[in-house]
Amino acid sequence: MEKITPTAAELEVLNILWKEEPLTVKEIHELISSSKSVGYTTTLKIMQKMTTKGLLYRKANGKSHLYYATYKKEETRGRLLDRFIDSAFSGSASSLVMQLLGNKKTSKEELDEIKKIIEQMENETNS
Amino acid sequence: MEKITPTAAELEVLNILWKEEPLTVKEIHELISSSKSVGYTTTLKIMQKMTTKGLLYRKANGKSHLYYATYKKEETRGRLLDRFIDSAFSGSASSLVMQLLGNKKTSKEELDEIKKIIEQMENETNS
DNA sequence: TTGCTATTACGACAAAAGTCGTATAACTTT
DNA sequence: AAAGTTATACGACTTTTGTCGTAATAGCAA
Repeated sequence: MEKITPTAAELEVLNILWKEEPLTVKEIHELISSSKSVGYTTTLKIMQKMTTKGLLYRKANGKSHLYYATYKKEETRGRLLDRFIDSAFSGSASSLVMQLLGNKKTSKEELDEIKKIIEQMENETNS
Repeated sequence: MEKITPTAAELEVLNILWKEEPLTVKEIHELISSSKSVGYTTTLKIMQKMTTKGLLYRKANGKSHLYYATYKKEETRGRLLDRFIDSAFSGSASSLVMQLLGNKKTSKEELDEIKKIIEQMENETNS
């Protein structure tokens, strides 16, 4: 049985791969290290562990490997979100949304975007 | 400078305290161990560490202590949520909401509740 | 084919988180 | 005040995460 609950460092890799796939360790490391100081072998090791756990898989490509995410973005994020709501919001999704909407850190653009999504959902449901 | 990013086990304690405060270690342990098998000294140790970190404070009460949460629920949850959106959703709050609304695990009641919140916010803003 | 360089493999280490056993200390109860 | 009970204090140990150094290897170049 799989757990599919990646850690913060693992999510950094996954978020990159979910945008563009496949990539080599080198490419991913370059993206990560552009915003953060970390050694190449650290990124490599994390990706190797992820492969062992089944979070990634890879194909040989010359002297290096091309990496792919095993699980889809939505599936992984869904699981993560469930877990987060349980532990940080005592299981209440609406509390999370309330917190989000009242959060000064969330930009006006994001809030408008969120409202739009809700409206769309309602229209779809009511049609 | 404080970090205020409690771990999963620490959040279990905080979520209890945010509902009813103050409580003793014994009371909290009884609540936690009703849904999970864990030793008393484990709960005690976690709460002691939390006190050292500044997440909790306590007052002597006979032979035991009464514990209080240092930070408000909203403040802590806000910080946690920011961090979570960054790591799990590449910083996109709207992606999180979309995931939440599309998530089969979220109950219809929760979804209705969420829509209600959004409507209220809109009414307040437009009045 | 011999060597150079880019990648990977492996092992080690530190810090954080969670777990618990045992010892000490502090109230109660008699 | 002594004994017993109950809470706290402390330290040890395990697992997980993140970090990196060094060794080995595999492909390319000369």
